[in-house]
Amino acid sequence: MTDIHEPLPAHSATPYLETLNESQRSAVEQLDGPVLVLAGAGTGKTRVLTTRLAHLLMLGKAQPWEILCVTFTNKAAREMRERVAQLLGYENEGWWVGTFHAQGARILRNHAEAVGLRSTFSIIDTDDQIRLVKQILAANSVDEKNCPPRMMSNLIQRWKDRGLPPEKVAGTEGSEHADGMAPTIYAQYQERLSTLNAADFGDLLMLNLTLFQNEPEILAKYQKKFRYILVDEYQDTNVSQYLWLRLLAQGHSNICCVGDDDQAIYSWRGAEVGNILRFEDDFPGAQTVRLERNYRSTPNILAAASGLISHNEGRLGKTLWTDINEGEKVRVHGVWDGEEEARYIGSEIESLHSKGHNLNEIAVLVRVGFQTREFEDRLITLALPYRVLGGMRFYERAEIRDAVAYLRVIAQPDDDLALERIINVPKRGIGQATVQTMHQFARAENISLYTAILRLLETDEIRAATRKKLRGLMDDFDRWRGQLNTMRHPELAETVLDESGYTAMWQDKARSDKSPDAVGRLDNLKELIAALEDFENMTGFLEHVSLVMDNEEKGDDDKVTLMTLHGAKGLEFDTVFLPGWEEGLFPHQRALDESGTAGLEEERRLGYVGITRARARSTISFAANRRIYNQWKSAIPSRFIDELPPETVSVESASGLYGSYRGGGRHNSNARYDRGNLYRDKLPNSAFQESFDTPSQSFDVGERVFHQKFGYGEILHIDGNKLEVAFEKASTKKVMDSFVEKA
DNA sequence: CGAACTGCATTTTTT
DNA sequence: ATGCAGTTCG
Repeated sequence: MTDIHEPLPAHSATPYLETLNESQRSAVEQLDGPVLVLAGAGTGKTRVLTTRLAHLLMLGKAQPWEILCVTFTNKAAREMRERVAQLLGYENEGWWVGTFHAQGARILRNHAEAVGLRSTFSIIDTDDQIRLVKQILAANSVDEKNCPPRMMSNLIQRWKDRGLPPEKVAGTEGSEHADGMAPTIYAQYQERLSTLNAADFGDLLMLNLTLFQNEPEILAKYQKKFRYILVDEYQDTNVSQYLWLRLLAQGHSNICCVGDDDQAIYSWRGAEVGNILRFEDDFPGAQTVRLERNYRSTPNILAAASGLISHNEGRLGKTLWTDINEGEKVRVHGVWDGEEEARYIGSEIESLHSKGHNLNEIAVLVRVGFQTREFEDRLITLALPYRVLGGMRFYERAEIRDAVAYLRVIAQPDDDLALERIINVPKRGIGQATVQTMHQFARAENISLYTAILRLLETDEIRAATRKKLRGLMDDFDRWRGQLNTMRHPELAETVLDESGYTAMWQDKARSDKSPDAVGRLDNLKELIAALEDFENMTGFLEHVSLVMDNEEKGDDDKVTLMTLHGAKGLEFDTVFLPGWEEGLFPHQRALDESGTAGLEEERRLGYVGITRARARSTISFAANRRIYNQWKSAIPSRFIDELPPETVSVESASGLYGSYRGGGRHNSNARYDRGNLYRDKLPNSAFQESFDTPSQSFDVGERVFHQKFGYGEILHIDGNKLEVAFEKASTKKVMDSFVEKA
C-alpha cells in the first residue's frame, strides 16, 4: 500500500490550488459527480486535468489504480504522468493513465477468452488491416475496382468507431458497398482476426463493449474499481469511446471530461462533436465549468479567433478573455502566387531571427501536407533550419515494419500477416504462387499460415526447391523461438536480422547503387535494436510498437516548425504563419464537397485552432494564383478572412492585389459553401480579377461538356455540384461541375 | 520470379 | 507532374 505517501491534511498540502484561477479551481475541486470542463484554447486545460488527478490522490479520495484517466495520444498521456508526478513529488507505477486504446487493450488482455481471443493476441495496424481485407475481398470474388480494400477497411473501421459489431451493421450506412456484401465481408474479417488471434485498433474498444455486454459481472468489477474517471479532449471521442466511458462511469458517476467543442477537428476519423454537446443530457446532474481566461495570446489574436468561430452554429459557447496588453493585430497578407508567399514568410522569419527571436518559437501551419514543400525550398535557400512534423513515423518505415514482422512471427507464430510480409523478404524464392497455395490450404483447413506451411512441408504440393527454402526458413524460426528464453531480446533481434539475411539485403542495396536511403535504413534498424533495450522482454516491446507509435524528436536545436493545422492542435508558438487561406484550399474543397456545412464548420474550427496557436504574432496569407498538380489556378481569398473582425486585423496586400478587398463584410453567411469551383483553370500571369466572384456555371441534363482529362461528354444527371457525365472517350463518371466547362 | 509498363489518384492522422 | 501500385511481359 501507499503508507509512505499518507496524504497530508488538505489545507497545507494543496499549494497547487493557490495558483489556479477561480474557474480552474472549481474544475479541480468539483471531484464528485459528472463534470464537463469546457476549456477554450490556452486556458490551462492540461493544468486543470493534472491538478485534479493529483488532488484526488492527495486527498486520498482514491488510490492510483482506482482512477481511470484517458487521453488520445501517448504524448498527452506521458505529459500527464510527468506533470502529476511533479505535483505529487513521486511517481506512480501501475496506474491507469493512458490512451483509450492502451486501456482497452489492457482490459481486453485480461478477458480475451470472453470475446474469442487469447490473451496473447497481437494488435494489427492499418496496413495489416488493409491486406487482410484485400484477401477477404478476393476470397469473395469482389471486384477491387468496385470496392477498393482501402475503402472497405475504412468502412469497417467506421463501424467499429460506432461500436457496431458485424451482426448490427445490416442496413446501416455503407452496408450497400461491395454489392451489399459489405456486412458479410466485415463478419468474415472479424472471424479471420479471431482465427489469427489478432485485434485491430477499433477492436480494442469495440470488443470491450462486447465484453461488457456479454459479461455483466466483469463490467461491474470495473465499474466498482474506477472510482474516478478523467477524460482529455472529449470533443474527439467517437461513439465507441463514448459508450465505453458511459458504461464504466455508471458505477460511481464520477466522470470529468475536459474538452473544447470549438477545437473538434477529427470528425473525419469518427469523432462525434455531439458527445460533448450532449454531455449534460448524457450524465444527469452534470456540472459544467467554463475556462475562459486565456493565458496564451494577445487580445487581438483572441478576438480574431473568436470572431471567426462565432460564425459556427451549434456551439456551447465561450468568451475568451485575457488581461495581456494589446499586441499586434493579426496580419492578413495577400500575394501574387505561392512562390511569393514563401518568399514573404521566409523573409519575415529571417527578420525575426535576426532580431533575436528563437526559431523554435516560429511555426508555419498549413492545411495540407504538400504545402510545406514551398516553404522548405525557401528556408533552405535562406539557410534557416527547419523541421517538418508529421511526416512518416518511425514505425511506419518499411524496414522497421519488416523487422518487427520477424519478431512478431517468433513471438506469435500464428500472426499470418507478419509472416506473409517477410516470407520473401529478403528474396528467398518463395513467390506469389507458393504463397497462394499456402493460403488456400490454410483457409481450407481453417488453420494459420504457419501451421499450414508446416503441414505442407510434409507433402509434395510445393515443388522441391521451394520446399527446401521454406523448410530452411521454418527451421530458422524454430531456432530463434528457442532462443527467446536463452538470449537477451535485443541480441536475439540482431541475430534474427543477420541470420535471415535482412541486414545483408540493405547492405547490398547500400553498396550497389541507387538506393541512397539504404544507409539510413540500416541506421533505423540499429535504432530499433537499441529501442529494444528499454523493454523487459520481447512481448513488452511488441505491445509498445503496436500501441505507442511515437515520433519523438529531440527538440534541442533551434528550428522553424512546419506542420499541418491538425498536427498543431495542443501546441503553441510566439509566432505563427498561416499560409494558403484561399477558397478551395482552406476551407478545403473536399471538406465542403463531402460534408457541406458540417465540413465548412470543421474547417472553420481548424482556422480557430490555427490562429490560437500564436502567443504574440499571427500572420494569415493568401495567394491570387497557385500551382496545384502543376496547373495554375487562380484563387480567391478564403471566406474565413472576411469573417475576421476588421478591427482585429491589419491588411497588407501587394500593390493592386485584390483591390476590392475590404477586410470584412463581403459576405457573412455559410451559404457559399456549395458554390463549386473555387480554383479555376487559368494561365499564369493572366489577370486574376476576371475570376473574382465569377458566378458558378450552371448546367442542364443533356448538355455537352468538356473535361480536362476525360474529354467531351454528355450530362446524364445532376446532383448539386456533382455531375454524372457519359464521356465519349471514357466511361460514365461522376465529376464535380468545377472540372468541366460547357463545350 | 523479377523488370518494365500503365493507369490512377492526389486532406486532415492517432492508435 | 509525379509517384505508387497493380499488371503484364520476359
